[in-house]
Amino acid sequence: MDYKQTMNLPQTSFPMKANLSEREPHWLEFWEKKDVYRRSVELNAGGPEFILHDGPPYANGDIHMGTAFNKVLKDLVVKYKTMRGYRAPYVPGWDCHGQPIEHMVEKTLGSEKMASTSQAELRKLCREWAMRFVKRQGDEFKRLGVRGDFDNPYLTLNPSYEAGDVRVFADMYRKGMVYKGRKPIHWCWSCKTALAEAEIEYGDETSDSIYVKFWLTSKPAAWAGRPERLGVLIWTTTPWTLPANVAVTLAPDADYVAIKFCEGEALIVAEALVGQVEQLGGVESAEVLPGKMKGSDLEGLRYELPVFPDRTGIVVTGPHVELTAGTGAVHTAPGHGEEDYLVGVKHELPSPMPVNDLGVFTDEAGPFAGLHVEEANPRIIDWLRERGTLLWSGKTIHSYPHCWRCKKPVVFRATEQWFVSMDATGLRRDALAAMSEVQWVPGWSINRMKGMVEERPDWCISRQRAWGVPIPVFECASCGGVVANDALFEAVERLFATEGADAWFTRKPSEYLPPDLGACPECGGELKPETDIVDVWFESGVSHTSVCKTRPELRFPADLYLEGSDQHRGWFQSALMTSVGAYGVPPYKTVLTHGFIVDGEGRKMSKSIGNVVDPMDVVQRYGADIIRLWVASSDYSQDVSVSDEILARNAEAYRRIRNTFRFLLSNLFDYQPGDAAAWEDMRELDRHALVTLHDLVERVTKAYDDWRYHVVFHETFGYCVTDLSALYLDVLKDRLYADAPGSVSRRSAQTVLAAILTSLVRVLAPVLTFTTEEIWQAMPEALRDADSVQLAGWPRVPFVAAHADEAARLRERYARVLAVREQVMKALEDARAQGRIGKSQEARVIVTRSAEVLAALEETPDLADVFIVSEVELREGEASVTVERASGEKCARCWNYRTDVGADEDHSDICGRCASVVHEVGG
RNA sequence: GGGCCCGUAGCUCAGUUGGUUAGAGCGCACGGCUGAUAACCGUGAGGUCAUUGGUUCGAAUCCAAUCGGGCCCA
Repeated sequence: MDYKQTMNLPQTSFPMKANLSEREPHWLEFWEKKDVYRRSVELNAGGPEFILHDGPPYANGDIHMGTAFNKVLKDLVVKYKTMRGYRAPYVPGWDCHGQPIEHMVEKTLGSEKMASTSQAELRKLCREWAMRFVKRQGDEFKRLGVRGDFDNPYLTLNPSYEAGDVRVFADMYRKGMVYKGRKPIHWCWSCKTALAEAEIEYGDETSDSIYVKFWLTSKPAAWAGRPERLGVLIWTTTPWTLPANVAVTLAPDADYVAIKFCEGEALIVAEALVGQVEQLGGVESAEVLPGKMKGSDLEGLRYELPVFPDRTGIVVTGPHVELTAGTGAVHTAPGHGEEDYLVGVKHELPSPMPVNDLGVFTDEAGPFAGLHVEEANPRIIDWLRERGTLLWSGKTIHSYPHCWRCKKPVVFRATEQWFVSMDATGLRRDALAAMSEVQWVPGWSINRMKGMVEERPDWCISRQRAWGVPIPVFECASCGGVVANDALFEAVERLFATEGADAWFTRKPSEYLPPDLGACPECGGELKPETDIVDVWFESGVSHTSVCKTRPELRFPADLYLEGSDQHRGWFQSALMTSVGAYGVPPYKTVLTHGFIVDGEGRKMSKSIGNVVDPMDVVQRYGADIIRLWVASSDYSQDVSVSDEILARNAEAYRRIRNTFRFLLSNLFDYQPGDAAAWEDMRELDRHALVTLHDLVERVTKAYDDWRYHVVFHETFGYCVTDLSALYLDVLKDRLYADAPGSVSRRSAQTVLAAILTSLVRVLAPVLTFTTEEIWQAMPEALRDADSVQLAGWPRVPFVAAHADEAARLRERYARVLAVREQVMKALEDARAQGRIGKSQEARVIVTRSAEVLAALEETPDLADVFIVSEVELREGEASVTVERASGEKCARCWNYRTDVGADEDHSDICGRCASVVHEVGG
């Protein structure tokens, strides 16, 4: 007889092969149809809420591994919180304004067409461009399984969002944090426009190279008694910036000496550069005066300005001075360079700007007024030579910035800009204080944040671009004063809220300002709208207002901001500044940062190295769940590696998990909740398995709560492999397959399998979002208590909590039993190697142990089952395991060796247990 | 150059306040099973804990330097 027909072999339609890339889109449709996002929020309408506020990616280009990682991590958080009973809405957002999009549109148009395009038209094209990528990236995020309100995301170009920009700006302006100042930016005098970094092309340029003497007005200590006239020697390649000179910057820790090139004068240079300076044309060697001084000790000295000898400049120190070229003394014109500007801010230096929009010197340039900077260079050099302040001049070739459009060299030029002051109202102090109220994950994150906020200069929030939200203030056409007050801000906010910021560029102030506000309060002059737009970081920063405070399903402050570690300088900071500035409190309760995505060698991804991994490509090859598993398996507190091998490993782990689920499902094909066994009726191994499951769920829950997803992965994967596959499920096969279908012993096992299945599927649902849904839908209907696993809530493992004492005893005893099991396995392997047995059921094992261990073994029922052998004998003595051939004969049905094979008259080739089962099922 | 951070088996991760031969799973090798079968089970081999130098009776763990890597500045 073919006994196979009488056994309860596993049955399932759940396929072993996942075929994720084909099947996943089906589940996306399923969730769409079931309206799972909306229901996931409504489900917990009365519960506590958890607001993860999405940081908006830039709406340009496709997503990369970093954005994919970030969005999946967020999805893990939101789905976990939902399953734990939190109302956890997720509103994805996009950063839609800014120079890169504007630049792309300009490039697409070409410079000719660009010139004839109005600002309103350009903005329309930018909007279309941004919307295209919002759609594209949104589809990509959804494909990764990210759940959220993708039909109604927040966009920084939405009118309601733009109104929020005004609200926060007005708040900060009113408090006195916003001021107008000057800052150098890249300027193209040919195109008469400011240029962003991305609009700069670097290329070789031949420039003048000159060494100039700045005569000191007093002698520093080391050379106080010397008869020579003392000067500081500087080197520059931009003579035209000398009219704007106000200071000389030295390296604070470097040694400076005075060298004598000719009688009666000595020049101070860094000691380390004496050799280089000496090699200047015509100078073989020079006498170095005795004595030297640190840069910091020279601070405060004054010198005659080279172009305005009747005025003086000051010697300061700065961190940017390098001792690799030049003289170690840097000519400093705060209006003409970023570093010069920062030094200027630090030392409160004036910032003269004698160059106008066309690159022509103004009257401020004294003797050079009216000259273009390019023609001024030789004139300035001659001028210096005539006055004996030029030591040397020549030419040099170096990399220099050029305008991407007209290819002409650009200048660095200070222009009027809007700033948020870090200190005028104590914003820096308040932000630092607010920071300590926030939970930073990982903990060191606050150090980085603090360091940056402590050091950062005032925040320049204006940009001379077209695609953005205007700085919402006016200028008087006649007196030139800034006109801004609450009534005007309100009117502008209303305008933006109803028509969007575009109206600023298409409408006249008289059309939207109340009649009594339409003129300058000082002189009655006409109001002109400010043409600068606001820094995009300001825009995205105020999402706490434009989104969290505005959308009814969200709230301020958010519970969590979760972004890559680059956002310490970006969004985390701009959000903090605007929130503390406007409201005095941080916009987030917790900030979680993750590292960057690098390749298998820990190197950053770049096209030129060719190590870029594209998430959509991985989705095609492996499936989104593999990406999600990779995200969950990685420790994001450091940089995260991806490579073919890593993805392949994750795909293998996935298969393992999937097969475990398949086994669980296939052995529950005939199980209904009504079949559940009571704790008292369960086999002890089954009770122990429930304890193990209970402990796993506890550990995993803690890991989720601690934001440690890689622990979730390792715990669950280890559980599938070690606790289930290698032990419990393997042991269970005999009972599941061979015992009577409705027997208590089999139902006991199935009760536990059902608990494992329904718990494990929930615990993994945030991670393997597609696969767990597939499992959920493949489960016996009666085990499903929700339409979607996403709505199923968190697992509750039955019985264990109510039997805590027994659970503790089982943990302890089984730890011993399983240690012995390991020894038994080794002994079986030896016997196998000697050819004495094949499968373990062919064996009978004799376990010898000390009395203490023996007691634990004797107390444990079904030991032979646990060891998967046909017979176990226990003896007291020195620890050993002996393997013999099992006695009796092989049962043709269950393949165990039994002495009662043949006892049944009808079935002479099977054991007693099997015979009774066969009779029962009518075989 | 500066700030923050990282460097444990081929891969992903554990290694509690420094304390016995540094762990797990995967992968790999070998074997078993053929009633989870393009599955499943078992055994085994893999590590100068980046390097060097200190502190200590004792360091993967503490300190310093070096090398390599990342982010952000300059």
